[in-house]
Amino acid sequence: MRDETLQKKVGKRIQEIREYKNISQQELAAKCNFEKSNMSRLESGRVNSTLSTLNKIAKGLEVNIGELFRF
Amino acid sequence: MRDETLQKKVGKRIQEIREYKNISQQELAAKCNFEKSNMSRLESGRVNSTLSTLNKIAKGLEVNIGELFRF
DNA sequence: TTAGATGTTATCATATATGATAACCAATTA
DNA sequence: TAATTGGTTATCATATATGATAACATCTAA
Repeated sequence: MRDETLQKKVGKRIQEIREYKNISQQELAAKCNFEKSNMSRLESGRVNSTLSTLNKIAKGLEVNIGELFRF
Repeated sequence: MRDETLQKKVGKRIQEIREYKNISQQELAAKCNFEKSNMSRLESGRVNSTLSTLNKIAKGLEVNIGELFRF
């Protein structure tokens, strides 16, 4: 059972921080060592991410992982 | 690639909140609609949980999901 | 004893996240 | 024009999270 709402909220939050930091999906994806297509999927809230993926993104964005849950 | 450290930190945090609320793993698991064995696995940090699982636990504990990342 | 509650660990089937590739669109730049 | 940049979507193979079951160990209470 997924919670599409939470997925979308986290995705929006990632996008928000990424845009604030003025980097592209591609740049962020590179920092996380995966492809831009996966970043798009994540930001659009189409996946039920795991802790490790969220951690990579937090590190790529240089924020604490808790920041991804400040809606 | 998992981050065992993060998994363990989140697991400890779940346990911390659960014990503060004075409920058993079994009770919490019931609120989350899964078995106590899975709660044990989660608290011990042996899994790379997904957003939906973390969300169920946060709801079971009656806390905001961000609380699970306050280390 | 016995029973119940609490927690741990192993194992299994199934569902799905991840990582990669490719095709595509729109806007910008040479 | 053509090339580049930023983003989206579909699809695939592989790895693994989830949910369930069962067996087990402690501890406490009847």
